[in-house]
Amino acid sequence: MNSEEKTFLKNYDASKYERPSVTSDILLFSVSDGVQSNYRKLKKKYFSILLVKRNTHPFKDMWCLPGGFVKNTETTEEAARRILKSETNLDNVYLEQLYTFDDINRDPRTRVISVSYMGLVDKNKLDDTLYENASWFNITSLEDEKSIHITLDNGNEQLKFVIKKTLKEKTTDRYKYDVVENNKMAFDHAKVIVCGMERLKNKISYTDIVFNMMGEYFTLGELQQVYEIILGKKLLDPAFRRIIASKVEKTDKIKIGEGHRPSVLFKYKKK
Amino acid sequence: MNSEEKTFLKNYDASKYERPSVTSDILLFSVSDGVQSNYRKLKKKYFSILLVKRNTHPFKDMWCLPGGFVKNTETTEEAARRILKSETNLDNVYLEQLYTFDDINRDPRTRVISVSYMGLVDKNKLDDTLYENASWFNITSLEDEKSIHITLDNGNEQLKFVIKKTLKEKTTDRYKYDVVENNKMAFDHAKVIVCGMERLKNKISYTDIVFNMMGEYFTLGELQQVYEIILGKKLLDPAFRRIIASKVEKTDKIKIGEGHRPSVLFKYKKK
DNA sequence: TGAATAGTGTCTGTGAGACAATATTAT
DNA sequence: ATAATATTGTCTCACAGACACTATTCA
Repeated sequence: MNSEEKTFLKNYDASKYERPSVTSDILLFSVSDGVQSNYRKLKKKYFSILLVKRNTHPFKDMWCLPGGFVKNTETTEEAARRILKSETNLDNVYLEQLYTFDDINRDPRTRVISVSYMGLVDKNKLDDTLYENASWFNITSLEDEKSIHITLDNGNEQLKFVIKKTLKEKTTDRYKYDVVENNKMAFDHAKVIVCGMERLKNKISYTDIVFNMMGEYFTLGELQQVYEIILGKKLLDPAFRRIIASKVEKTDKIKIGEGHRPSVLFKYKKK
Repeated sequence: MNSEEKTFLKNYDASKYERPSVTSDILLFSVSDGVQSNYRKLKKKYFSILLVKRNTHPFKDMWCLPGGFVKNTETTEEAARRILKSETNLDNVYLEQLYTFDDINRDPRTRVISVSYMGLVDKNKLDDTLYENASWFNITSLEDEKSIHITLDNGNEQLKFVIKKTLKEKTTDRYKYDVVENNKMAFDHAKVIVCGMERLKNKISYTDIVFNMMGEYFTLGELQQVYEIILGKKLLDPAFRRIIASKVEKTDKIKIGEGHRPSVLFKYKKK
């Protein structure tokens, strides 16, 4: 018996056939319109996510991300798309793998590893075919030194949680997230939400993924609003227009009737 | 029976108890010294990865990344560290989750989902306790329009593969990798290697992870060499020094005996 | 006319790319 | 002296931040 074989037996034999359950969870982002406080002003925009109310144990009556078990005949992304279709009737959504969450006790029933996906949609393209237990929540996020305070609101119910953020190693940009306060988010989904928000915040500036959240035609003001709610800060108009210029294409359409100067509608321009 | 429950039953019931196997695979990067072709010149550096020769089926006699099954009592990262320890005797390695690979037929035995980790080490800190079936391979990478040609060499054996790279969606930076040619890499590990190389290439410029591959003391020339082999291109000295300046700290040590002007040794400076 | 957004012009400072110049060592 | 790397200086260009200014609409 060689040393390799010895190590193999020593380390793997006892548990070789243990198999965790694997789920695919989807963090679906969109932008919602708020009310128009004044006929001259633009409608306020909100950053929002889709949650599902649990009606079975565990975490009964709490909210969670749409998700479900992965079949052996599908990839985790295929599972995500199947689940999304079944809960929101949405097809052809932009999806990217976010992170694999695997805390040993994240699900009280059994060992469950969750491969999470981040999705972006234009909520307005969605026909109103959400099932009754699914709902869009507007996000309010406040970040200080070490923690992130999130409030989610669907007009009916408010969910709040606080996540503590710690750098995993001094050399990297990876964070460890710990849930400090949480009333109504099931599983470790509060962490998934924060992780996805950070991913989106980063990627919005070096990819074109934001256009997956836009309709076909949009004004640069609307596009800027979306950047601003995702980044959580105001941007300067000329700088924004310079940066975005190469990614959009002017159309001959114009948005009028807004109580102020009309705005040219733009389209996404693939490079 | 409400629509939610109906959907639940329709979609999940049949396969609810299917459980895939889950493995954790580690892509361990380091830098190796080559020969000194001339007493004045610096030693050439190579970018290298650790592979293990398979001595059982499937893929017997091919090479793969160190990896193994995840136990239900450990996270995938804990599994990665346990496996690394058992195969290389390495502790306290920098590790970050890379991606979860889940093609349905990536393992001919059964459905296996692999959560891959990328690790960075200074090969010289490693005592020579690699098991006989593990070996460091130097990487040569050539990239053109649409494909990446990789050659791996451990001084004894050469592995070659070609990966075709296609953008997954027009709005993003995510690629789909297809193995076009491959003689000796087991499973889908050729894809994992390419995926990790791209991740490292990106992150080297906006994090400090490269210092996990360096010894405690190094010259700026050596550090620049490491950047150059990872990025696959020459950098200009003054620009490199400007960028790196805030991350390193001058020491009073000096490297002499090189056939040219001696060089100050630097240390990593945490911010 | 006034309040609001749309859209443009321009100044300034920062920082990367490029190249030049100087310093120091072993043979 | 020479070949090699080490280290610094500086010019220029691109571009982001900042602010000012003009344009246009509806009540």
